[in-house]
Amino acid sequence: MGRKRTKSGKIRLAEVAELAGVSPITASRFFRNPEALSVAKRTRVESAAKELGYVPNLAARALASQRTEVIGVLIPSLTNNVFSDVLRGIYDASEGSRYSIQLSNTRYSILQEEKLLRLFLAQKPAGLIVTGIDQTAESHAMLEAADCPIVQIMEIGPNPVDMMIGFSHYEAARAAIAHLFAQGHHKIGFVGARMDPRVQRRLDGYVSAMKDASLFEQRLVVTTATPTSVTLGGALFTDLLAREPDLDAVFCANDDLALGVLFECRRRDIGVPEQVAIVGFNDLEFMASAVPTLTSVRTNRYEMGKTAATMLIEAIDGRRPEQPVLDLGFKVIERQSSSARRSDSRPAASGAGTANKMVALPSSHD
Amino acid sequence: MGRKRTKSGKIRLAEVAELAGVSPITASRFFRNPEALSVAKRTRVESAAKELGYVPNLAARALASQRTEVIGVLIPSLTNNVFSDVLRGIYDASEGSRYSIQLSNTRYSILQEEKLLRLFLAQKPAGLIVTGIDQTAESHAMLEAADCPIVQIMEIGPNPVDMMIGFSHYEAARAAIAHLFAQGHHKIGFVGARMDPRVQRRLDGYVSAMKDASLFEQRLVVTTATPTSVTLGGALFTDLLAREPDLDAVFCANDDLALGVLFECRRRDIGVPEQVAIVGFNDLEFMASAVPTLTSVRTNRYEMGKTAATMLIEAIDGRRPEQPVLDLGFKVIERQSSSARRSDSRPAASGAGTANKMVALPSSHD
DNA sequence: GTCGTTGCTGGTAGCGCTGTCAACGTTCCT
DNA sequence: AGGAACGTTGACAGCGCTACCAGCAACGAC
Repeated sequence: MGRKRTKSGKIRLAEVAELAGVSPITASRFFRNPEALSVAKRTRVESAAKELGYVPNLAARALASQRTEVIGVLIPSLTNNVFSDVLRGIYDASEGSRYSIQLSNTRYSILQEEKLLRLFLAQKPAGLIVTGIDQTAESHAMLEAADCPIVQIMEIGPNPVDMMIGFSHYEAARAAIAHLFAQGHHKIGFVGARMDPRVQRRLDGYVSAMKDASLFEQRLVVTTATPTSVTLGGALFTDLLAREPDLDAVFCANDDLALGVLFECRRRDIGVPEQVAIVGFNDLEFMASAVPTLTSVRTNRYEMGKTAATMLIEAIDGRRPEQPVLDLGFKVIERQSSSARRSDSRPAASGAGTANKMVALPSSHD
Repeated sequence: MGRKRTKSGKIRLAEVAELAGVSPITASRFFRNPEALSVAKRTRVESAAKELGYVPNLAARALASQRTEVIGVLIPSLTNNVFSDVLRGIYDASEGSRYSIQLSNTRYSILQEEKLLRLFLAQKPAGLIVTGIDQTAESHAMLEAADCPIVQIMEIGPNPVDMMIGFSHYEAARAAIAHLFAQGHHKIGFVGARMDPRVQRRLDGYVSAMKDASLFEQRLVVTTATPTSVTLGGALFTDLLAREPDLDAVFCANDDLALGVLFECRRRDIGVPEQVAIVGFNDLEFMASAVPTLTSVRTNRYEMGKTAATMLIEAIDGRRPEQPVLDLGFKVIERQSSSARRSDSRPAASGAGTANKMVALPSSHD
């Protein structure tokens, strides 16, 4: 008996092959490895496909070939603009390739990540991009066992599963603190939110730099598990100020917090950088246009995503990079918010040098 | 002859069925419509599947059933945080359902959108979410002909292809201007970037409100096709001020621009709201914590994404909403940046009422 | 002239699942 | 009691494509 189901007039590979006067398998080869065909058949298949408007059925291809053309991407957050930059890079790199992106959100949970990983792996992805290096042991084992290329992004560390691209958050934080030291700051607070592994490593960098200078004090550190926001930056800074009114400078684990700190300073009439210097992290666009402009640690997020996807696709196609671990580095962008202190003594709120300031204060003196 | 290919010990539906002592088709039904099975077989299949760790092969399912479980999403930008909120809603709603999200970026090009649409439709998606109502005629025809539910998001308008969820950008802009009128502002500028259809409709709303009050002047409008940014907000405001130094207030087509305008005012020592009021659009998180806090038009972006995906999934499963077009509305959130003018005359930089201000000014008098 | 070797092509047989339809047992109605 | 109606189950035949292997012609080496 013939076909039973309605076929909605869909063009199949068989139709293309028939029009081109070749066997279906030859037509199939045209789409996967054109060089294997003689020039004559190649052009015949090509024009037949175009004439019929043939579009391959990906499901059938995946079923027959036992592999998909999907790149799985696991990121912890869609809200955080840091990840939207990375994602943009990934999508840009995948465009034009035959691979499509399958995105999932771990919500900063490595258990959720493990679950999603299992799900992804079951569909035999062509490649995988995962965030960070803090997978569960189970996840790590699955990644090691996976028979597809894998890129870990956002940071670098020991024991890459396969490829790795990022930078050292620890060193970036140390560089930020070194910059503040160079500008004459000593009592430097740390403000951090969410405290995911990368923020934690920034904190570690801060702590080590402060300890190296024998300036570390636990009360200079204010953190919370709450997701980051500008408002939260103000709140954490308020906490920090209550613990340590003599604060010199604040290193913020990200730029949203830094902006919040800046606004809070403005609200309290605290001069930036005269009384408190501010340094952020990531160098989002607004940092350069704030008043005063805000110092930050620039990270190459778009490039990271783009390079990760490019490396991955190359590796899928059999061209593994000679350098499987890539350090994209960072750069401290020095701006007004952390420029050198005017004097070497502490210009407290009641200090000299800011006569206007004195006059402006009365609103809070009752 | 037997199977030739290596099977890598994969668990198939047949294995589950065998262990459960039922036919493969019964096992298949368990995963798609458990209610159709007797309780006894249901539990047998369920435990067999769990015991073997069965994971369905989506490619085979798609091939056999002639449809996929993919929801296609077309958005114009990944950078814009407005869309990341919408996306978060979409992903949240899809989580737990059996549908997965396939995202593509049109880069604000309706030609690119048409191309992607063709690509998506060829894979027979379970449903589609597209941005806006300004598709090409060709795209519109394809959407009309598509045999899957479709949701248009971000705005509402006439002739929905299928379902639609959003709000009126035109009315939202009118409401913002009405608010500024109520606060005593008259010379209200408009600052807009990118000028995609939605921003254009905000501009239309502004123009109509201004014309209604006989206050419209072409030179009050400054726009650019450049993508939006905080820095750009400052630059556009600078242009606006050059054209119209007597400016009362600025309505910004989005919050990034508004923040840029605020910083520019600070840079120029222009009092906000004493000299210039600022109103933004979208009510991003930072608006509430800026100094002064910034008035904005709140839009329900996360909810929009979540509701769109939920409606779509319901429709795919055959439960079409009674209301195919949903207006999520907006709300003008009044904050300090647009609070009522002190007097009815123009309090210029040299005006009264801000003694501190006078004193604080000398830093720029040399 | 025979035998590999290479380059291109085609036949066969599935990939793992589900649509269709038939068959069965049970219940409820007349 | 007979039969319709319903709920549940299974056999069969593909979905559209590709892996595998065989076949064939053309060519050079011995």
